[in-house]
Amino acid sequence: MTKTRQAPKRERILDVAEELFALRGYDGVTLRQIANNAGVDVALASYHFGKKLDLFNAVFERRAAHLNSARLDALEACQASADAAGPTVEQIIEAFLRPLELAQETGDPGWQNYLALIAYINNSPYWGPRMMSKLFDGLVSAFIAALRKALPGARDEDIYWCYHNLSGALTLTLAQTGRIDKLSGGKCLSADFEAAYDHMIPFVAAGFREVCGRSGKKRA
Amino acid sequence: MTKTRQAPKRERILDVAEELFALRGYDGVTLRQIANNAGVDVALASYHFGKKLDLFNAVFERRAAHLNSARLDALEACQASADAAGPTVEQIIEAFLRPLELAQETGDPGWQNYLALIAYINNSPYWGPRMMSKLFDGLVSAFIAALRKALPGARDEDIYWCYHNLSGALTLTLAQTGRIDKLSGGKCLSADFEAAYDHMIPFVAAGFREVCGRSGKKRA
DNA sequence: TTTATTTTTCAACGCTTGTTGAAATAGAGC
DNA sequence: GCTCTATTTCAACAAGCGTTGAAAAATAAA
Repeated sequence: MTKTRQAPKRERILDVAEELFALRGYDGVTLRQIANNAGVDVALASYHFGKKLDLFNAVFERRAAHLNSARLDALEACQASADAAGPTVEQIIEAFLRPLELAQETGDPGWQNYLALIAYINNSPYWGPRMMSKLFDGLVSAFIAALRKALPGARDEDIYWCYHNLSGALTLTLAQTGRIDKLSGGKCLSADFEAAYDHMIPFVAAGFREVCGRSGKKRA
Repeated sequence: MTKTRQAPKRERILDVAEELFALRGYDGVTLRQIANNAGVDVALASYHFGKKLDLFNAVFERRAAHLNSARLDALEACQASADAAGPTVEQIIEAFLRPLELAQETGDPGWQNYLALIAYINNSPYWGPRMMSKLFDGLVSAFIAALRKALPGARDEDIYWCYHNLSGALTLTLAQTGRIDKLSGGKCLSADFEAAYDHMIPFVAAGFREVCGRSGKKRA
């Protein structure tokens, strides 16, 4: 089974699908729009991926493993460099968010579209339940466990609500709607992930500590 | 021009459109689906509202004024009952969020669908820019001004990023994806707006104070 | 009841959709 | 060169789309 031959247009289809699905959603994009923007015949998408829904899933699967291992690596790294009490809340949130920035810094604009697409499904009552668990449940469980250790005595219920707030703030950031640009008169930019996380990390860490009890206080 | 005659099916179309658009998005719903679920002929939607996009806009306009004045009233009420220094961050956030809960408590499930629909457009790079400003810019400006006064010395940039985090947490709550239900094993429920705001208010207020400086400290 | 107006349905239009089978093209191994 | 397989295009399909004009039904006014 020779694997040498590769299909360059196959990747172009994935790139364009990623971009358009992120902007308009699954139903807002036609296979012909994808094919035209990729400079390819309509039938080629069906040849490579099957049904439209299979193409949608293929877009997610292309980068999922890479993204998840980058974030898990960051968590393990901050756990390895911590003392016996484990990493602080800030350090855990940092490990949760910063790899997303690195993905953008590769210069591949596809990563930005991919993250916007994840924001789309996470906020969707239709797609969320059938896609988020499959993609991220393992990752989220690992971070929740770390947070639980960093916040001794906290009630599980409180931790999950706080994680929900974190997930929402992150989701709106990834969606890149440009709303904060207009509201702030250009002082803040949706595309500036670094600034977003610089503000989100202390914001979220303070929220966790406030809601989950003072026991998880900031350490030096 | 007699206005006495009313069209009962017109409201049913709006109700069903609200529900289906919130679940599947603008492009994920057909006029025939809306008509069938409303027990009505397809052409009736065009008769009452014109194009599909006009129906979409009509759904938003039906409840927009009611919602905005409820939230503005809450802001003015907490400002009226405050001392010269103005309301605290908690009180402002409370005025921003609690009216959304009241809307749900009317028992009209349409409000829940409406709020989920707002979450959909706020998170959408396509719909957000062309709809959110028109609906909520005035309201948001009033709350930002109140927060600025409650956080003296804070940089505008920081306030906007904090508001962005609040907006994201709220948006994911309104979207009602049910993800927190599954993650928490049933300990937390997406439909429980009261619990969501009970956790969101102290979480967000602590975040604002952490990021926007200690000057806006909690007051008795 | 008759008339006038609004509401609702019926029937159909031109167009786009996702999908498919067959034909054409291209590249690797011989 | 030829052969085989993977890739890509071509052409067309049945189904569903938003939209519309005219007919029918319902309601209000007279």
